[in-house]
Amino acid sequence: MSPERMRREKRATIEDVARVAGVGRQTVSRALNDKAEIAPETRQRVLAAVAELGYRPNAMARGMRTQRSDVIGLVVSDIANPFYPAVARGVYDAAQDAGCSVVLYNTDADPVRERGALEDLLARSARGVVGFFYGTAESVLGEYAKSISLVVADRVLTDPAMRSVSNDFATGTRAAVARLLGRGHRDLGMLDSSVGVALDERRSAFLEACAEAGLGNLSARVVQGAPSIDGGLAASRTLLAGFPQVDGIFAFNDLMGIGAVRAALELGRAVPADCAVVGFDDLPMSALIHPPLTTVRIDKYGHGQALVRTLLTEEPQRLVLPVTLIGRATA
Amino acid sequence: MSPERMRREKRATIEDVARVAGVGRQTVSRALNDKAEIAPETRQRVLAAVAELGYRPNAMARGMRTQRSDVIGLVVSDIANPFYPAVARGVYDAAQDAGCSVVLYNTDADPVRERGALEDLLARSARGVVGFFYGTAESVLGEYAKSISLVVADRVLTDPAMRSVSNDFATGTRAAVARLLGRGHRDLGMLDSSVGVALDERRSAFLEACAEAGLGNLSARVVQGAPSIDGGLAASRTLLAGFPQVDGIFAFNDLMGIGAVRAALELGRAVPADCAVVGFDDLPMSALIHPPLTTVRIDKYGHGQALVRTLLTEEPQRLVLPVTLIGRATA
DNA sequence: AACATTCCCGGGAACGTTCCCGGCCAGCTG
DNA sequence: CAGCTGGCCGGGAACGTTCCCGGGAATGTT
Repeated sequence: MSPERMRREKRATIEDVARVAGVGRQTVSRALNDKAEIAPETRQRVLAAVAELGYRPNAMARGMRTQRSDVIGLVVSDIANPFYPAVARGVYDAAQDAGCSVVLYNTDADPVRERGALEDLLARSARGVVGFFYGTAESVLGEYAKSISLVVADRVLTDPAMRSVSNDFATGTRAAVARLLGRGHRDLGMLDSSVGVALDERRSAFLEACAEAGLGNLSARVVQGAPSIDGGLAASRTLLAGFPQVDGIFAFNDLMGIGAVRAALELGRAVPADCAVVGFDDLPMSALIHPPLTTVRIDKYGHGQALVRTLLTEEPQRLVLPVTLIGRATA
Repeated sequence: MSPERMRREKRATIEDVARVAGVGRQTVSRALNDKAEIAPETRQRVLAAVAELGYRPNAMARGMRTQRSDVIGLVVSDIANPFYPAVARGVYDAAQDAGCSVVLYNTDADPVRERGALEDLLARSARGVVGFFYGTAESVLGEYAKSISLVVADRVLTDPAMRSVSNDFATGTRAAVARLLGRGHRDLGMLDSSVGVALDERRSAFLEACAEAGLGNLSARVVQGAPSIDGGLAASRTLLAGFPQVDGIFAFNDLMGIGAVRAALELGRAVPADCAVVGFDDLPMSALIHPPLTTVRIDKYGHGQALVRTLLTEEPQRLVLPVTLIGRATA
């Protein structure tokens, strides 16, 4: 730990440690990796030499020999999207607990870049990958899963061999619809995401819940848009122009929900009186906007943790995390 | 690119490519790394073999031989803090442009974890590190900088050998004070961050600007708190309790600023009439809260890009990015 | 025609670690 | 006392790449 060692031209190698400790290479390795076949006293001597030299095993050399590294890939569409940071923190903390590092990939939901991330991870013999793959077909993911440990987030998979951690979108959606209905809103509409494959859980549940409530088939009132504030704004304008009677909007996510609130206000509608809104995710900003957004909370941090725990303990194949309706002012 | 290759037990090596292309190992390496001393036609043949086998060079083997990897470390205190995601995206994009991967570290401003990140990066022979080191002494950073390429964010450094990219906190602070003054607020106070070393640019500039404006020495009206909404809330309560005449607050960052707005509102003060607030950063949420927060915008994405560009082009030692006052409703 | 130069190319060596195997030694056993 | 066992240890080999160097063929030079 002395700063002097930093001045060294080259880092100490395992051989240096062996020399200082007066033992062989392999014995140092044994001491470091908690292997058996080493006398406790020898282990101490080696550890002392390690500390003295400030030795740290070279990650690439180790990985080269063992054909695997302690790297976990985290694939998101855009870390600047406020949904992902908390997930990333959960991933990081769980990875750290397992002694792993996290390398980040932003794909913008582009299949080419999603594939690029996977290839890159393969090239570094990563311990595994967790992530949101919105642009890649399941079959392709399945092929990669044969070569690298993979846990997919928020996707319904058909291949039973593939592992995933999702949120309970169906239940959350039904809770949102129930909230809207319970507050007396009968003319519902939905803002759906226009990007991403296999993301129709919310739409399906919405349609079903509405049908069950005797609202008929509302598919015409599901309008798609980019899953952003602006996308929600635009989609809401379309929705409210086409169906002025709509007095309750369920949004794919909070960003679109915020856009919906803004659109309603722009149109001179009172929120929630004339037009209620329920979002999904519960972003940090959702509680702060005016009026505060009613939404379905996803445990983003827990989601991140669950992703890597599933990755590391080969057992549970599918995990669906519970969500919670957070009632605030917009519905 | 055929999916069949994924089924291979082991990934193709450079030797496999050489065999298929009917050339030597080194020739493949030359073709892949755009080296000279290779006939164009041969290069094509090799590239064809590479494509056919779906070959990707093993990153660890390459790193092992070259003693450096294409990894760039990004060190932040907490990626879930809404300030960092945009920075991270800038870092990622610039790194990607340079063919580098990004590995993420969350330190919570803990010196031990900051050091741990640096050590880990050293162990993987990283191409470099960029990041926010709030807990580590400059001398320690300097020692590490001898062993690994390092660019520090948002810190004033004394060692001329160290590189950094900062934002113009002094000018931004003066703009904030001027805004407050220009709107007729004369009794100013400041919310400062209680964590982080060498983070007093904002406080100093605030004090100077106030003194120059004839407000006297306001050091007593600078109260510290955690750089979060709750921290800003608590600090504001303290400030307004101790100095009820305060009618303008400059906050260390937007999070504290949002807390200040909330505190003022709680106390029954009108914002900005009775108590104006200016923040710093311009977070995504700052424009959405009610009332929208006046703040000093940091180009977070550009900051991230500049960090890695500085890292990669060894030249500019110090960079200070311009900031912009964004006038909204709170001041 | 002989030699120098340039352009290509290939194989040995090395990077630092862990796996594999064999050897030493102390303590039992027969 | 010879032989065996088991605990502990060390050195060769290998992981897949790039660096280094030497060699062959084609072209240019005198």
